Amino acid sequence: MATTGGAGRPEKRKAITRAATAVFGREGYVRASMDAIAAEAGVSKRTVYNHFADKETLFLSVALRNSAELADGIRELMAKHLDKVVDLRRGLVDFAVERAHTVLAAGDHGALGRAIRAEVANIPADVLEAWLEAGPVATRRDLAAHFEALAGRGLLTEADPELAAEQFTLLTFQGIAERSFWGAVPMAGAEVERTAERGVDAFLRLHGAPAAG
Amino acid sequence: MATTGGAGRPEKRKAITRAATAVFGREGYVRASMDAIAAEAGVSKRTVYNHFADKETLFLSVALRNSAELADGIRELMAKHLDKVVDLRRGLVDFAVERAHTVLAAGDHGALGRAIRAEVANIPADVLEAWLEAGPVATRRDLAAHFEALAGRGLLTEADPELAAEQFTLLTFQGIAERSFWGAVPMAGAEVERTAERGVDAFLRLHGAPAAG
DNA sequence: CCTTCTCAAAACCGTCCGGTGTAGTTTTCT
DNA sequence: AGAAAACTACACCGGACGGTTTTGAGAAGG
Repeated sequence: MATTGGAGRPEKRKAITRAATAVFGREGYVRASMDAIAAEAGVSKRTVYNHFADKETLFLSVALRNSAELADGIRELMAKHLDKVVDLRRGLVDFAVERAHTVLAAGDHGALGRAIRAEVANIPADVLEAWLEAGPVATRRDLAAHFEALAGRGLLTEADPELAAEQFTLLTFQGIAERSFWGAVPMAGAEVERTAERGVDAFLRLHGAPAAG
Repeated sequence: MATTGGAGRPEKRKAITRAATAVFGREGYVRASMDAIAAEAGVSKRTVYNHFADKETLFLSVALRNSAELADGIRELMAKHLDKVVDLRRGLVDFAVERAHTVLAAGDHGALGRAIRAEVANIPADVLEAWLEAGPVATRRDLAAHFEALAGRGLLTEADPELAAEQFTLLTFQGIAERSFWGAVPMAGAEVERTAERGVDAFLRLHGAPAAG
C-alpha cells in the first residue's frame, strides 16, 4: 500500500497499526487525531509519519488489513461449524451467533468497520473496491462455497449458492448489525441468539433440502 | 426539542433546517461547519445560533425531523401499493423498489441517515431512542399492520406480522442499503429492481398464503 | 573523554472551527 | 411613526489538528 517504504522498526510499526485500529474504531476517522494514535502506540508523532505518509494512508492501510483479518476469522468460523456438520440447523445457528459476536464485538475488529462505513463517501473508489473484496465479498463467496458443498451432501438445495449466502447473511446477521449499529450499541446475547435462530429457520425453509427441512 | 425557544422568524428557521439537512448529509456531522450551513441557508451565522443553541442541538433536531418525514413518506408508499392491492407480488415489488429509491436517493432524505448512523456512538441514548421510534421502528410497525391486514384478506399467513415485516425489510431492502452504503455509492436501478424481486419471492415463500403463493 | 550520528520527543506553525460580542440595519407589530 | 425584535456583517477568542522543525538523549567509534 502507499506507506512510506518499509522504513522503521517493525515492532513500532505494529504498535502504530494496533493503536490506529483502536483509535479510528473508537473515534471515527475525522475525530481521531494523529496525536492520540501516537500516544496510544507509545511512540512519537514523528515516528508515525516516518512509517505512514499521512493520516489518510494510515487509515486506509489499517482498514484494509482489518477487513482481511475479519474475513479470515469468519472463514475459520465456517470451517469450524459447517465443514463436518451433522446437525445442520445447530451448525448454522452457532455459526451465525459466533459471527455476530466476532464482527460486532466492541473490542478491535468491528469498530473499524463502522468507521469505514461512515467515511465511505471520502474513500477512493479503488480502495473501497479492495476493501470490499478483502472483506464482505470474500465472506459471501466463502459462504456460497460452503453452501454448495452442503448441497452436494444433500443438506441444502443447490440452486444459486450465491443467493443462498446473501439471504443467509441478511436473515441471520444484517438485522443484528443494523439494530446494534454495527456494534456501537450493545445488544443482549440472548437477542442475538434468538435472531440467529429465527433467521436460520427462515433460511432453511428457503434453501433447506426437503428431506432435512 | 432543545432548540432556543421558538425564537426567530419561521422562514429563516426553515432555511436553516433545510441547509443543515443538506450539509450534514453531504459532509457528515464532524466535517460540516456552521459557517457552511449559515452560508447555504443564506443567513448569518449569528442567526443560526439565535435559532439553535449549538451544533449538536441543530443536528439532533434536524435528524429527528428527517426521520419522521422519511417514515411518513414510506407510510404513503405502503398505502399506495399495499392498501387495495390486487396483484400482491407486483404490489410488494413496487413498494420495495420505491422505498429503496426514496430512502437512498442522494437528494435530501437518505443522506442524513448516513450521518446519523456514522455518529450514533456520540448521540445521547434518549435522542437515539426517539430517532429510532420516529423512523425505523415506526416503519416496521406500520408495515406489520399492513401485513396483518393482508393476512386478514387471505393473502399472507398471519403468524407474527412483526417478524414478517422484519424479514421483508431484510430481504428486499437491507441488502440494497448495505451494498450502496445507504446511498453513498450509487446503485443501478435495474439491480435495485432485481434485488427487490428476488427478495419478494423469498418473502412470499416464507409468508405468502399457500393459495396465492 | 570527546565527537558524531540517529532517531524520537517536544515544541512549534498555519489553519480551521465552534461559538461570542458588537454595532448597525431591517422587519414586524402596535 | 416608533419601539421592539430579529437579522447582518465582521472581528475575534480559545482550542484542536495535521504536519514540520528543533532539540535532546543515547549509542558508536576513536
